[in-house]
Amino acid sequence: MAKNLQEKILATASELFYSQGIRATGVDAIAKAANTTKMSLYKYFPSKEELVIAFLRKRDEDFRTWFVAQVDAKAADPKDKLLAIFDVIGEWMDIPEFRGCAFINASAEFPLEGNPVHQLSVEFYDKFRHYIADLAGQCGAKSAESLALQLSLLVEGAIVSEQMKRHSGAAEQAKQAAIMLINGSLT
Amino acid sequence: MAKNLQEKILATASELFYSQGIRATGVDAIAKAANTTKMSLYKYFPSKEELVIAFLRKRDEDFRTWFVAQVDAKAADPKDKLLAIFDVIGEWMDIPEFRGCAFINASAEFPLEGNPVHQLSVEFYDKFRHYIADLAGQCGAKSAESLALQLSLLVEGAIVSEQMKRHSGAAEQAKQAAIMLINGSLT
DNA sequence: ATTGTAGTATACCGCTCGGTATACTACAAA
DNA sequence: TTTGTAGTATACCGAGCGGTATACTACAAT
Repeated sequence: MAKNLQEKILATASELFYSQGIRATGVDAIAKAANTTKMSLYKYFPSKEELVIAFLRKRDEDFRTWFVAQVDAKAADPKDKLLAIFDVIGEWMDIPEFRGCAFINASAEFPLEGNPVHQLSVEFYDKFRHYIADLAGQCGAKSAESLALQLSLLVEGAIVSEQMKRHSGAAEQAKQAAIMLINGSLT
Repeated sequence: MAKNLQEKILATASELFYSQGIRATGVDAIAKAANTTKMSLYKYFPSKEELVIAFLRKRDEDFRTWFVAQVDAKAADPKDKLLAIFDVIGEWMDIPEFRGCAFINASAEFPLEGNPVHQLSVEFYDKFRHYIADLAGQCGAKSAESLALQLSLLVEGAIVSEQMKRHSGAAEQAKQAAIMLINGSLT
């Protein structure tokens, strides 16, 4: 069960961190939920903070990989991909485990700018915005950076809105707004 | 110092809750920062949760009052007010104490839908969206509800974005996007 | 002078937190 | 058969958590 245990601990911790919040999840609870002990946990992760960082790093990797794959599967043209982003977000929100964006939540729980957890959240959204800016550039938007930032605001707003109140149609409205902004930026 | 102490405790707690997070702020720290004792604190607030609720209730009151006053001071016409919203948000973000939206943060710290803290956050944004929808209706938007939701997504997105990375121009980009959406909805 | 009220001081409660020490079992490689 | 490795079990640490008990001071109203 060598490497397996480490991964299981991380997976269990990730689920608890995401669903209940990081501060609300104790180390004992993680060990118990993973059917192991604190001793084993601390063999792989020297501190809770390191475990949190590992959680966010993996989340960054996994989510972005999953996300672009989803977008690619829905559209080939860069402009269509920009719109597909909102469809993917909308589908993501519909799964019952959805509890908002792990990075937005983490940066709310650790608000100090210097905090490494906060920093990882910043990096995630930088990459995300860069991904959108790339697409915007490919379809010849007037100002790709501006459009990308505007679209990312819609995405983040939709996530936060949906987290507070489920099934409020945030993703759809975000997409409608995105259509206007994209068309306006391509004329 | 009768009623004064209660208010001072609430004010101190509010500042700590907002700047550090709710879970990260202990009752002892609040009492010490307010130059009083836990005994006095618990005379006015039967539990920490009640103190948190009092904090959010007052914040709801104060913020919305302050916000519409700011908007009213900047514009008279409903359409101009819709745009002024983003100027006010932008100025709010520039104050050094800005740490995002207390309600978004609270709902991230208490993600369970049934939680009273989470519920207060939902109510706040319902009122906020309703305020925008009113303005949108006054200036004859095609679909006031849709426009209001879209604009609120931009606002929330800008707040979250600015909270993660300061001075990224989120409010300005949100305003540019809002102009397009509003004009599109008024034609 | 008495009594009630507002607030303080301090010590304490049980519990949980993040983290560690020690001694154990199971097993595989040499 | 030894030795190293992976993991378990359990008890413990100091500190902080939310919350309470008791006894105190200051002061104003009657």
